[in-house]
Amino acid sequence: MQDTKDKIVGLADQLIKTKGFNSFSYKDISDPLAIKNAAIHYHFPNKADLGMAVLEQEFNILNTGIANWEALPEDHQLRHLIGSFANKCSSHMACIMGSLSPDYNTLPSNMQERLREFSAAVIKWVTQCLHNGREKGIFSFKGAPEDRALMIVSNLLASLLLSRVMGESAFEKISKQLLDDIL
Amino acid sequence: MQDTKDKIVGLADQLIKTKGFNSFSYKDISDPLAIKNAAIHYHFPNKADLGMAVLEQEFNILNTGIANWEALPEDHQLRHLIGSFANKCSSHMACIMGSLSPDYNTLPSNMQERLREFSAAVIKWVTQCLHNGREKGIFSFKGAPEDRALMIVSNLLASLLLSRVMGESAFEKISKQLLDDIL
DNA sequence: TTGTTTACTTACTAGTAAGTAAGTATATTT
DNA sequence: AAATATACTTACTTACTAGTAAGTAAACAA
Repeated sequence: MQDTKDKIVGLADQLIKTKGFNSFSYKDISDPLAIKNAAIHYHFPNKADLGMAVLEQEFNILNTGIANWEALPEDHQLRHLIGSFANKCSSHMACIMGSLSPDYNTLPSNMQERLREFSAAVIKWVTQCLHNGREKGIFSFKGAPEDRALMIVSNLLASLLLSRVMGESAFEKISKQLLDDIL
Repeated sequence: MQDTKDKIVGLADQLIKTKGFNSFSYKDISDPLAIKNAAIHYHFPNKADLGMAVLEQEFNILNTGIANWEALPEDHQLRHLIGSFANKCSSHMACIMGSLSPDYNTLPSNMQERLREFSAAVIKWVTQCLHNGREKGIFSFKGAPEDRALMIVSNLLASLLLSRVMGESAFEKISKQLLDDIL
């Protein structure tokens, strides 16, 4: 069944975002799914394989989002992105970048590379969005779109982490300001 | 000797910032210091005690910084803060907030509380700095100083994490923009 | 000089981590 | 109907984790 495999990846994704890659164990997955840890190893020989599967899934979700919002005005696209972060915030999760980057030095090199590619893809998309939006007169900001994109992504990433410590209002205040600054 | 105790805290601080709280072990400390793991337990009965000692040290460093820069113009104060983050960046470290917040859910409650207090202290200080700086005409920005402070802290925190993945230029671009936006 | 405190080491425990080898039931193919 | 592949379980190993109990050498105090 593909079902179990998908459930393992889904749970691993959640666990990475709530506890971090090094802080979750196979037991955290096998217990709720009522399977044995060897079943996880059957689908994913080692933890790095599981981590890679999670990153692939995140990449798919990102690409689906981008494709779905492509035709929308740029401010709507950005609001969708912020909305997806808001959902993570309310379920007390970080994003995959915010969850894996603190552990970056301890990650296997294939996960490091894939995380770098993922981050680059997010930044590239926001850059394009800001660039097009400014040309259409939807956005107004000074400086290069890429620099501004870097700042927006970094802010969204960190606001989820800060919200955990300081409460959800931190996310709301930061995300509101991000939009106010360019609209 | 206070020496060994201080060295343990110093190394633990570094390890938290490079690997994360749950990803470093007593061996990572005992080996380089050429002591036994029981020596660490002698000074810090459990890992939470060690974590608390690291947070206390971070608090002291913060308070020393604040006290030293108090008399300076507000833009200089902010530059000092950014400078201290730049140092962390070049030694491939995150700040204590960026390092501990992803593990927040797994931390003992006294560490959670202390981290919350630490974050609040940083934000409070930046808020005060922005407030005073704007009144003196050094800074210019719209919105509440507290919201802007939240954004600056969140950006600094995240830029260290992003720099790990994307390279140090991420930090430089973000920190430059932070200042440009309010000067 | 004796007793006590400090700062450890030695030697260990119990628990948990990822990972593996071999067996099994079910479904699919030939 | 037999052979094979799939998706596991059972049972285990090795390595490492935080943590502890008991012992020791040196410094200090009475």
